[in-house]
Order: sequence, then C-alpha cells, then structure tokens
Amino acid sequence: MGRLPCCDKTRVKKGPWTPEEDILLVSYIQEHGPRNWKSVPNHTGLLRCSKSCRLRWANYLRPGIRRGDFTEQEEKMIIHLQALLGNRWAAMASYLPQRTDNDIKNYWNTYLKKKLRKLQTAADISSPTNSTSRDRWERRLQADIQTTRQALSDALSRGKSDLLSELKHDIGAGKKPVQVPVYASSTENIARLLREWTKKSPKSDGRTSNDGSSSESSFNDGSLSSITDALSCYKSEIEELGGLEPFLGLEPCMEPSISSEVSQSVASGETRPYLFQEETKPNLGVLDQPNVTLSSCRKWLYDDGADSLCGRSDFHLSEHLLEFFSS
DNA sequence: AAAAACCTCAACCGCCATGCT
DNA sequence: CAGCATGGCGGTTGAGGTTTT
Repeated sequence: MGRLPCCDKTRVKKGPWTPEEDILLVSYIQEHGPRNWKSVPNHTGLLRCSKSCRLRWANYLRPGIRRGDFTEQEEKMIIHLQALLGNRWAAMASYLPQRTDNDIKNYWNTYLKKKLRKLQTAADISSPTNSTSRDRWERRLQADIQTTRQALSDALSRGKSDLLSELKHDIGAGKKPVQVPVYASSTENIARLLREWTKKSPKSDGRTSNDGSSSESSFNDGSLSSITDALSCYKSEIEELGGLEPFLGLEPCMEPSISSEVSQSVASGETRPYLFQEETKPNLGVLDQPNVTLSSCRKWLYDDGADSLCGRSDFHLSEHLLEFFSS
C-alpha cells in the first residue's frame, strides 16, 4: 500500500506552465497571498496540483528572483556554503535572497561540481611551484574550511552551553527577527509576463523565456515607508550596522520592485497587490556584537561573498551554528 | 545538413516535518 | 496521542536547446 497522492493525478495537468496559467496563479496570489496552496487549484480553475502551484510560484513567479548569470561572488558564496552546509539548498538560498534553492541546486549540479572537479584534477597534475591563481584560491578555500572547523571546535571547547544560550538568546525571544517583506509586489512579474506574452511568437511552446532582469527598478514610496515602519523598532541596531539600505537589499542586490506601468495601476487602485503580509523567505535578524568565535566563522562565510548577503546572514548563520552545536 | 552527444533547468516525485483536529 | 493534511525539501527526470562530430 503506497502513499496517497497529494491530488487526483488523473485530472491534473503536468509539464511546462503556460503564460495563461502563470497569470491565473499570480492574480490569485495578488489577492490572497502565497498560502493555502491546497485551495489554489479550486479557486483559480487551474488543473494543477497544489504542490505544482507552490513550486511554480517559489521558483519562477515570485518577485525578486534573479535568473541565470551567477556572479563570481555568488559562485564563491555557493562553494563556501556547500562546504559548510552540504547539499542543503534551501538553507543556502536563504543566504542568496535573489536565488531559489532550485537554481542553486541546478547551478551546483550542472556547473560548479564539474568545475571544482576539473580544478581538483588540474591541481593534482600541476606541481605546487607553478600554481595558478585558481590553484591558490582553491587551496585557500580548503584552508578556510579548516579554519572554520577549528573555530567551531574552539567554540565547543570554550563552553558549548555559553554560546548556545547566547545564540538562543539572540535568535529567540530576546531578538525577534524583523519581518522584512520580500515581496515588494507581484505586479512586476505580471507585467513581465504580459510583455513576454505579447512579444511571444505564435509558436509558443509554453516555456517562458525569462532573464529576470528588471532594469526599471525602484521602490515606490509606499513600499519603502512600510519597510521603514517595520524596521523602526530596530532603528538603533540598524544605524549601528550601517543603515537601512543594505538590509533592504537596495544595494548591491536589489529587492523586487514595481515596474512603472503596473505601479500606476496599483496606485490607482485597479489591483490589490499582495504586499507585506507574509514572509516565505527567511527573515532578517540583527544580532548583538558578535563574540570572537562567531565572528571568525562569519568572516570566513562572508569573505568574497559579503556583498550579496543583504544583511540577512547573521540570523541564518546563527541558526546553523545553533543547529550545529545542538546536534 | 543531419545526427549524435551534451547541457540546462523547469518540473516532478517521494520523503519528512509540522500543525491541526 | 494518533491520524491526517499540508508544506518544504532534496534528488531526479526529461524536454528542449546547443554544440560537436
């Protein structure tokens, strides 16, 4: 007796999503937010399994996703994180807010893994005397991993319980993570879909081309003020850590924004966008001044990839360390 | 030009965790 | 506490595109 299927497979459509389906899904989420996936197919008329809807939203339609063209920083970040976390793609994605776990997983499996293997082979063949900068970088990475392991074991010997309670205090009741909205709006994606749809040749295969680039990006006033409100209780900590902008991902990694043509319709009340209701990506956390050991772990993790973190990582790193120490 | 090999990535599957009744 | 529903995750697949032969 097998497990019951999550839905009636015989009445469910499979395969690539069409732009029409995407628009139905996004419109529904505009109104109700990304929750209660079970009811989505019923309410939208989509002949899709609830899981499929959730996945489509999370990996493709959700605003703020950047697709393709991983930067060198992101690449290094992924390599670092993979060394630290293993194949925990969702956890890795929380450090790269613009990337989905699926994207990171694909990038690792199809590209990075092979690349590292090649580098390893090359390093084995070449002698240490004529090493390239890549070889040196690879060796540095290995050394970094060792450093972090050492730092973690130092932390354990220093007093596991001390650090544990410190982290628990920061993560738990003491420092509640700020609810930072990830979705500026879904309207950007609808606009993009519509643009692509209209551009699309009649010979549509259902796969939407998507480079994810949104050049006309800027927060609208309402979004920014809502975020500012949400963060106001952490004003002093934020100032201490260099201001609000990095936390909003305004620089260097842009948070989702509303494209001009759609933001107009939003402003005029034609649509009721889903805004600032629920966080599906992990939240921003602001920790107190780090202790030395935590700081050395953090330095290792941030090294070469810090700019892409958007200030989110203290909380997540703490979570992972807490998990590590608890195990 | 055509076939084969290779690559990419969206989507699916099944397991597990969590929350609700 | 047990059982069920639902969401989340990681591994895998396969269609479609690209490059090589």
